[in-house]
Amino acid sequence: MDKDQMCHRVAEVLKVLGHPVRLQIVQTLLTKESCVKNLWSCLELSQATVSQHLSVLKGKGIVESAREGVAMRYWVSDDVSKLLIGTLMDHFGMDCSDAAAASCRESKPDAAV
Amino acid sequence: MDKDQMCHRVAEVLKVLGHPVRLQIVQTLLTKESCVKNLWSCLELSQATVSQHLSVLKGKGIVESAREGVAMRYWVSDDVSKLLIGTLMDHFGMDCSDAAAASCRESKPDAAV
DNA sequence: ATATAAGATTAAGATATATCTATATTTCAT
DNA sequence: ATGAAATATAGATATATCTTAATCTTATAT
Repeated sequence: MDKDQMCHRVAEVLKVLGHPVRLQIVQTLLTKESCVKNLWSCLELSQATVSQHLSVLKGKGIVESAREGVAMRYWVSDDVSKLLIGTLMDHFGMDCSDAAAASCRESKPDAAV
Repeated sequence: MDKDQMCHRVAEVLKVLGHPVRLQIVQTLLTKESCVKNLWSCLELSQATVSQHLSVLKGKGIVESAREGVAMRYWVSDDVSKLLIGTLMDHFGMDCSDAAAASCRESKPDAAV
């Protein structure tokens, strides 16, 4: 991968993370792998919206997914994203997701997840 | 600044940096403060394009500028951007700008290559 | 085996943003 | 005044985003 490709890839990742909903989704997933239902109910968004954003994230290789019964489990698979968000969390104590994560963390694992 | 605002601000910065041209501009400016002419001639872009991207960056508080005789000097003023790009450069040795910077680094401000 | 429900994805359409090209307009030094 | 540098504006095109509705997948109850 040459410099120009690298630059475009980095810009791509930054752009994808540069949306409040996707940022929250990725941050939440970094804290804890999660199914779609958990995400949209925790973040108070529509199912379609979350699914579409997940589709964008998956299309860019930021997240991966696997079926878990009726649900779909998602996790962050991209190292650049982990690095960037980790850096932000370290430096600012930023956590866009923790309120949501807290309210969902104890939701039934077998129903969801 | 509450959590939601923080999340939106971080997303905003990520989004603004999430464009190849702006990423190159900011990275170049981190290496060396520069005038507009230097930027567009080094990065091989049109003057209007660079000016518009600088305008976006300035509007979001990523860069600041000051007149330097006939030229306008720009520099990076946002700590989040410095942190993010610094992190990327540290971790990947990424430097989208160095070829351009090398060819411009010694150019006289008034000659501006 | 079929029907139903829950979770997830996809598609379509409306609205809003971004981006680039080309063309003014402004600012400053001489 | 003139020229060089910088900024601003306008129109065209392309992307993004959200809402609504339809579709698909799997598990479960009958």
